[in-house]
Amino acid sequence: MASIVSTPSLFHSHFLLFSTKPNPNSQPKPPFIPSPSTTHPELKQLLYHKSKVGFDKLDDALLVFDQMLRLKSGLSVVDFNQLLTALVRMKEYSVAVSMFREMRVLSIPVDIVTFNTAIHSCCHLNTLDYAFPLLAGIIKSGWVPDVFTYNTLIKGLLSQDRPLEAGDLFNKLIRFQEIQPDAVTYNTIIDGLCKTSNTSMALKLLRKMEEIGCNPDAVTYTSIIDSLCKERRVDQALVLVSEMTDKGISPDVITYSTLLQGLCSSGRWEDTERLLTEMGVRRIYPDLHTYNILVDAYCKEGRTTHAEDVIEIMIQKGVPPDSITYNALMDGYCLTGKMDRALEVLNTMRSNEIWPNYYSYNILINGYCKRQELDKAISLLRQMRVEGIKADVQTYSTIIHGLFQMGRHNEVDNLFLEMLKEGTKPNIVTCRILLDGLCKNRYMDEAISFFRVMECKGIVHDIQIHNILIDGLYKNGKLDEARNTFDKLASRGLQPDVITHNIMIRGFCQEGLFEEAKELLSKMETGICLPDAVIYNTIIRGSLLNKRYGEAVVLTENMRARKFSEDASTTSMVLDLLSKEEQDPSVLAFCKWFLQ
DNA sequence: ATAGGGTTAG
Repeated sequence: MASIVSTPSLFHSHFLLFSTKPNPNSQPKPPFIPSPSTTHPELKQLLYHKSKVGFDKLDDALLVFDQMLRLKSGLSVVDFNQLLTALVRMKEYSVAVSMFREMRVLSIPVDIVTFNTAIHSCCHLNTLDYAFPLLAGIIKSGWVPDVFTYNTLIKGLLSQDRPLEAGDLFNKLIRFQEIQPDAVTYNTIIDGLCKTSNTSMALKLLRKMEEIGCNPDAVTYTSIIDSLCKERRVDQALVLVSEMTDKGISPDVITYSTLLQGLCSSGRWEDTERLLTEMGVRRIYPDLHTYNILVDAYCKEGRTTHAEDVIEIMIQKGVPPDSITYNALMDGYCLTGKMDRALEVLNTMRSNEIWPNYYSYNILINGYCKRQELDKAISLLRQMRVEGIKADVQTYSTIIHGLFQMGRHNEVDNLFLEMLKEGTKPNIVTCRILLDGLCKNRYMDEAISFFRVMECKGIVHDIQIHNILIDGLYKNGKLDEARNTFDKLASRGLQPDVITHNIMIRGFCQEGLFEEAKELLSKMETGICLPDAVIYNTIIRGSLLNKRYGEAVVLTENMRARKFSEDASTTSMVLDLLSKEEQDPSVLAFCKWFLQ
């Protein structure tokens, strides 16, 4: 009998097909049973509760939906909205969308909240294709899109990496006065600006909010504080914290966590301690996020013992660690070369019923690859398969990278094919690894044809991968093709970076085209892509290679004037010259001048 | 009953 209640009704079993969440191999909880005699008030109370916390199991939500369809007449649109909200809480977005569709088919009354919840769910799927038709659906049904609708859509566009369209929508709303944007609207746009490295524009919009009387809140400030921290402008972030406090906007646990992350990643450990004390005084208690930030920060510093201490405190304080906590810890042990300890963490996780995910395995695989223990990395990949955890692009990319570095390039082909067969698409990083591996192992023809294929698919529109190709072409003596690729960058809309320039300057010098190298350097000196120490060293070595000792002096002076200095390979080249050509007085003079 | 900010590698 128990099997009947724990099985979803046949009618709604198709929702399960759309469930985005993997079925965890955890112990089943006792099933929730809405008995046919459940009364309206009982059901309504249950829905109210579940809309706050979500159902324990998806099946329970489906059974409730069944029950609601039977009791339809006595239920209101609010009850159905609460069910959809519960699904959103459970991150079962595709189920929510399917259920919304079902409701429409069955002519169950909906309102603007139902539509907004459905749009919100669509925005969390990997496409917005259904979100905008729903906007049209609102109008067709005689409702008016409200500020929730637009805020949801703007956020959806931003999370699908479509910031321009998000900005357009925002501007349109203001221009045509469709709705009055509220603080949430501004906060969403401000966060979008921050995450596209437009922090100064975000700050301007914050001032605009104040100007028009749409008061910024803790969320507004936290977005900008986070952005400043990530740009390593922690002191400016701290200024904003005092500004918000002065205005009576209290920093909350998220603001503090954001700052904590900023302080930790710039190594300001004393300030971190002070901040944690301040949180205690203000009775703002660290949550799971906060602790995870701390654990991760300690691990990245190699202080795994401190990380273990934090985990101990978490457990004591009733904030149990999750997979992110343990993954961070495993990464810490990998970083410090303690692979055995890292594997132990995997077992600790299992015994605490926190199931390792692909991420956990990727950390271990990366650890083994770095230690050049490729066979262990590969056996973990097999273990993933046994446990039913799907490897992702990163899993494969890491191992392919490791194989190339170990000179095991003949195994790469099979692994790459295996990846494609599993339906895992290579990304730009995979392409960089493959192209670099082919070039470094002198498979230039394969490298070029691989590049062409990637070019056709439009996934190599990136300066870094061009750098790899140009470098490979030079190192394999294909000088004309290297220059050709460089010359074509602009027409492809790509901006050469310092690395491109370094490769080209080195190439020109090796070809004896010293004038061209110099021209490229002076272009850089007047442009936006300023030469760094590496560039100067490259061209100084190039000048020596071309026996242009006078120019070597000028270049060295230029470099030193910019507070850069010679590197080991330039110095050893000079020492080499000194020992070989001591009979030539101009060489001797240069070497002595350089080394003094 | 619906919208916005913080944590994970190659």
